[in-house]
Amino acid sequence: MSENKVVTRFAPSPTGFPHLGNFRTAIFAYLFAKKHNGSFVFRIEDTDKERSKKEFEENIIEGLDWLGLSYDKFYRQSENAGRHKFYLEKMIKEGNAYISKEEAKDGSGAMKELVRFKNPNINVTFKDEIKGEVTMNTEDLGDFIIAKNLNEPLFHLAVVVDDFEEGITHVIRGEDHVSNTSRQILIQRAIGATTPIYAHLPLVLGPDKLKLSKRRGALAVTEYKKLGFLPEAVLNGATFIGWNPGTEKEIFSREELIASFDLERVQKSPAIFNQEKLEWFNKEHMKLLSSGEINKNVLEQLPENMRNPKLVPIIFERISKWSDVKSMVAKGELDFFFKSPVIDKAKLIYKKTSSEKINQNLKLAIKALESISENDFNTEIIKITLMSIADNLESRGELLHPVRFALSGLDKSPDPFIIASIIGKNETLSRLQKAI
RNA sequence: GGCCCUAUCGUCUAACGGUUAGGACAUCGGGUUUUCAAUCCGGUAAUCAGGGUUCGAUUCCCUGUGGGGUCACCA
Repeated sequence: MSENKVVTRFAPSPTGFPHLGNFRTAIFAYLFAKKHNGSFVFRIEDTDKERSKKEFEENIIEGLDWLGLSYDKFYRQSENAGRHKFYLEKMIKEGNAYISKEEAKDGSGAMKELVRFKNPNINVTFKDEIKGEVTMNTEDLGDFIIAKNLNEPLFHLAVVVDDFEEGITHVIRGEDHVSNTSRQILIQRAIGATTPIYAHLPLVLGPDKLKLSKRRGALAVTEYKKLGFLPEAVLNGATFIGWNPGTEKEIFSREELIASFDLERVQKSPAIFNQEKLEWFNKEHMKLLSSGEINKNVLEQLPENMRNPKLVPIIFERISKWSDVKSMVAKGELDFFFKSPVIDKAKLIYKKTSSEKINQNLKLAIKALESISENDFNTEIIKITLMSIADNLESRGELLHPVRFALSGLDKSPDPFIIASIIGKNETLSRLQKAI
């Protein structure tokens, strides 16, 4: 039982802020491990001392935490220098690798010792869970370099040794690694390691159809956190890039994702990332939240003096992520709830209705509204009251439009009933009066 | 350019030889109490091309073309 246990890993190098494409790889590896009751290993590949930075490592961890991709084991590759050296020496001793004295590539002209792999120049075939059987000739690889010296292993060696020592059963990684696989299998054979099952995921492309990259505007995953996306929505949305459950259901919880995920339904060709669809996923997940959570989140985004719970439903149906609340505030779309708007007289007119008629309707509205008691001044009653007048008019807009505009001063706004109920009877009457 | 992978609406995709080629996002139109939003209903929109195999190809094979990846003392 335990010997069949699935072990997957996510092995990023801390040389940048990973984007959604990078994290989707982690998500698939995580989902697959959880689905099979296996374990998920998180390994920081920091053998490149120059480019590895602590801040990047922290960012990766933050992203993993945020998405809830809990790992069973964490370590840094640099901490395994001992085992890397062990296998390096073993390979040299057995003739599978050798130390080569060559001129340093940095242009200094100095001579330097490197460790090169003794390439047997053969065809390597491996079965990929997604791509099927892949065969590559290793001849043109030459005797590739596997370490700068005995204490500084390079990628191919370090990956093979660590995957082997950690008992990784499934290497789930980006398609950009397929061409590395033949080298790594060669090393595996040389050190006597088993070859894991490979699953090379098609890449996530940007709108420019090129591999997603920060340079071309891809957001770091932690930016989605800052923008107020829901982690479960991003998890859901990212999983649907290049994978589908084969049914028409699209909104999945983490548990449902784990239960449904499989490698067989992973797409073979690259997918272009669609931000709009991700926002849709987010909105759908937001709708699943309790009203308490919605209240809390919306209110949090509002400046303290604007934190009126009555505003929440109005705001909520207009946003697809929490930070949209701040945009609404910044654009002044909520200002009329707090201060009397400046009215553009001409815009009070509804279609071709005369200004006299508008004036008269406004007066009618005031009169009707005045009759509602302070206590009954709620959306429902205001609506019934106003509608009973509007229904007797040639068109309802003759009344509803000027009232709404008088209250908001905006071309686009929520309906007049709800605005009136929120700003209260006095303020409503005063704004209508002012408009007249 | 060599090598590897790949090809269904604008985008993400369903179909595992027989469907009016389905869904979602986006878009367009309409309803829903005036505008916006939300919601409901409806529309436009795809099998890269050419050869095979087959009674029948989106589906299998070949070629072409397109797209992606990769060719470091990075990972």
